Amino acid sequence: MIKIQQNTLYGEAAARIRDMINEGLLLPGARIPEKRLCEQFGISRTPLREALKVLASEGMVELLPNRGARVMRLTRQTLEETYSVMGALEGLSGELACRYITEEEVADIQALHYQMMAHYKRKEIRPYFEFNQRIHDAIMLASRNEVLRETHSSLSYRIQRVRYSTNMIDEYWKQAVADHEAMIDCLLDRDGERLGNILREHLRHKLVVAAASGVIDDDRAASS
Amino acid sequence: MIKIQQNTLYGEAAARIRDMINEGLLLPGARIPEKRLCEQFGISRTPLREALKVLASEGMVELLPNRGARVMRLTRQTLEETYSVMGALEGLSGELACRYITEEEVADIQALHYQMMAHYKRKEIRPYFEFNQRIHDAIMLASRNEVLRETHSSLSYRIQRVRYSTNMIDEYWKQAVADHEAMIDCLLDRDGERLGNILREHLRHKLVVAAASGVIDDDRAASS
DNA sequence: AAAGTGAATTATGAATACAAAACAGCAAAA
DNA sequence: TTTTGCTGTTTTGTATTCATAATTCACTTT
Repeated sequence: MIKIQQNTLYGEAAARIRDMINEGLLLPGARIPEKRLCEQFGISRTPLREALKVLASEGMVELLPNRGARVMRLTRQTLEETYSVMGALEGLSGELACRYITEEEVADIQALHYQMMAHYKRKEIRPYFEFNQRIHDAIMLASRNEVLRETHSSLSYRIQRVRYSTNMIDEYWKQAVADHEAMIDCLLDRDGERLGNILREHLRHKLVVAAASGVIDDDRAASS
Repeated sequence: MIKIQQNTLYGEAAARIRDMINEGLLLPGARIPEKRLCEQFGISRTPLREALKVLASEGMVELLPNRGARVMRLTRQTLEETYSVMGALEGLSGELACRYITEEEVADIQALHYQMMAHYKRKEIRPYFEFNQRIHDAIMLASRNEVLRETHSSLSYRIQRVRYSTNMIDEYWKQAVADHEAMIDCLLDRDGERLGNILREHLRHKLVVAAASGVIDDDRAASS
């Protein structure tokens, strides 16, 4: 939620730790080694501790008084809950976008859609996801609701570490593409109610392809 | 979003500053006087600065590098946007609550509703709002989605400073009460779709009675 | 009178020091 | 062998100090 202060040491430190978490260099449940990170970043403990407060507020780490900070575990249940909330937020973004979007914006989203479809046909999953994300970002921007965008972004950031199976299930992918085609139609028709419904359901399928990496099943969480 | 660490100085300081903001002792747009607050709280600058990082992440203050912190202004537009997002979240909570709620929980909400109605009949607005809030909290709890509850709570906290006209418009109040009666019916019927729709629209009316105190009209924001 | 410049003062960000809590290892007692 | 207590070390939270940036004030120039 906080704008990242990239010209402050604590802001830079927070960004680096965030990256380390998302790249798996700091594992879920692992203690944050303050001293080592200070040496690694070449800074004193003060901005590093401030960075940890920021990261705690983002839900990336949890602070345990007198015991330091740990990387927040992401359970499959939390992921489900997060997708559910994000679905509601994206549903709202779709309704609002149909109310405020301009012709230029619709055309831009269409272009992004065609680019995404090209990658779909070529089975290029990474660029597919990138264009997919850009479409969703554009819809969110067209909603003209900054609080909505920030709230959604905050949740999205928290699950960024989730990896998706690169051996995607064709069924999922086909459903996702069908959703996107319907989304374009709704934008063209300015059918906010229908777009809202599609977006509310759209994320449900994503859980199927969330790979075990980065996510802890509830069974495993209980046993440790 | 961060769990308040009440047994740490920074946590205590954050809570105090938050209260001061919500009580109008620190005004929107006002500079946070670090030195004075340290003297007032009897602590050093370190935990106070850490507290400010926490508050920035909550959206209560904004941090300006080398210029200190300011209390975040709350514009009417931001309030509208926040209500819109909260409406979507409460809509989801209603849908989920109808899926998971127990008979005991429904009965408890009914009891809260009767207590709220008693205060409505007596025109006692403050206790009315308190029971109103407890009903919404209970529905949110029945949703069994912790991410949803925390996200909603985080937004709710940010607008806590908003004061509502004590000279409430009868029309608004009557509509709110009608909504609540319909909500109880939906819970009894486990009609999640209808409850979700009611809750999505429910907050829209609240904007009408938001008093000028604590909120800056966009015209005023532009002139300063 | 208004604008510009330089010095002094204040505020801010970060580094360092200090005190307390937690942890790890070892020895003694049960 | 297991448990408890003690000691030393490490980590954590906070206070203090230092360096830098921003602001204010006073004086000079236009």
